[in-house]
Amino acid sequence: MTGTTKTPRERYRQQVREEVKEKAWQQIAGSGASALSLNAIAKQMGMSGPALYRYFANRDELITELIRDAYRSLADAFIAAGGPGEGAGRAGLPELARVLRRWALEDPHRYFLIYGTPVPGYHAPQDITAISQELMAVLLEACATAVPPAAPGPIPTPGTEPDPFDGHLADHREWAASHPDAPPSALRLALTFWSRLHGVLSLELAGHFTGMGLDPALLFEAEVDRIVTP
Amino acid sequence: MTGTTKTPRERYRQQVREEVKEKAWQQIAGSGASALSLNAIAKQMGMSGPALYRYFANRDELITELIRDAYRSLADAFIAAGGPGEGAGRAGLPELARVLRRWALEDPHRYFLIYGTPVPGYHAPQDITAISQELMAVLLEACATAVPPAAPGPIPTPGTEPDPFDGHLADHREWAASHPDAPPSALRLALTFWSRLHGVLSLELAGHFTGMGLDPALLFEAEVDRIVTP
DNA sequence: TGTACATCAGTGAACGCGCGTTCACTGATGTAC
DNA sequence: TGTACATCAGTGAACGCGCGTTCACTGATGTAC
Repeated sequence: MTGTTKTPRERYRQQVREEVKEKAWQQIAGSGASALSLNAIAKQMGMSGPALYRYFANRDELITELIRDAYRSLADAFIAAGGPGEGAGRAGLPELARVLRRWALEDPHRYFLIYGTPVPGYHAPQDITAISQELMAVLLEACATAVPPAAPGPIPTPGTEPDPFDGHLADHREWAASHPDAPPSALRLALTFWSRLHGVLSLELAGHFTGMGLDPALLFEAEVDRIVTP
Repeated sequence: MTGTTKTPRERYRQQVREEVKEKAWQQIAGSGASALSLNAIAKQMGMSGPALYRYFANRDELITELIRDAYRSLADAFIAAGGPGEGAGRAGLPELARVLRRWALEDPHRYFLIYGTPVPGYHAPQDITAISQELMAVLLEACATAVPPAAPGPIPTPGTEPDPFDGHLADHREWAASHPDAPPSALRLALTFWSRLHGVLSLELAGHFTGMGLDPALLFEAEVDRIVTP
């Protein structure tokens, strides 16, 4: 009676749930998340519409599950590359950046489901927020090792004028709860990594660069360079 | 018989078209672009559904018109601030940045209609591309004056190693047709401005920062600072 | 091993809804003589 | 200024569609003795 033991029925349930989600992703890839239809998925699986209600309470629960899986998948990719782990050890920021881009290109609509235009009225349940914090923890770890540790005491490093934004960061670091001792410069590096890569990635995925004749891969690499060596 | 003379009927037509678009924006602001419904708009105007077909061929034409208007509105804001003009003269990059943010905050869904998750299968007609080039021209003008003019000849400025990405930019500058003589560094500055500000803005508009307890305005200003003084 | 019962997957019919779009038609507004 | 005609705005009915979701029911699968 271990926790992982599954009755055949439970296994089957899980299988069908997976298949539903799989078809859902295919549908999203084709026509975006707003066009996701339970009936269409059922038809594609050779079942009748109402059958899906054995597996998902309603459409919203399915979408929430997809969002959760997307976050989970990205977090796992980050952890595999830069998490506290065996194997190749912790990855640096450039490698994390490439992991992010590879993950995004793998399924652009999945990326947009998380970071794109917000669905009106939708609020992510708390366990999803927790996953995104796992993700942030890996990023913060890489940032903390990429940045010189904070000088103890209020004496600023000579030659660098204190940035006003660092003060704001020092006061609002709840989002970085995984690294309570990271210096503001590390927090800032994480935000820079996130917002800049999101900027160049989402423009790429939306096709804005290819419409201009530019190579998105080069643009991305150039931006990564300027994040790690400012 | 001047071109601007309008018969009363033409004037009326235009008025109704404007009102339809107005209600359409309200609807988009409430539930996103994918929920836009001709019937709902008609009802809101006190008309019956089919009446709208006197003013728009179909739903797609209305959406295209909204996208065009959004681009036009942003381009006008840019031109008013930094275009070739009278008045206060040409604005610098920080001011353009604030114009962009103000415009985006005015109606986040309008911003996302242009720069958000792409609508599957939709391709912008050519006149819209033209408007976005107007917009880029203003940005490029500000970048060209913010950057030292190109050194004539292939001799690189000593002390700065040539960036591989600048070569790519020198080869692909069709998108910057308005400024055929701008140095690659200016082109690059424009791309940086665009992608970085889009990154921080779209995360703000999607609510990712407030969920973290950060002040988006400060984040934006910090990023603007690092664009103009690298 | 066999029987009796409970659990659960899936079906088909149905409800109510709103959508985009067409069509034939009425009534008002403008135009030409 | 008045009449005859053309133009155009808006209506109401209708078509076909797909959606999410409920409900009562059948049949298969598992469980307990």
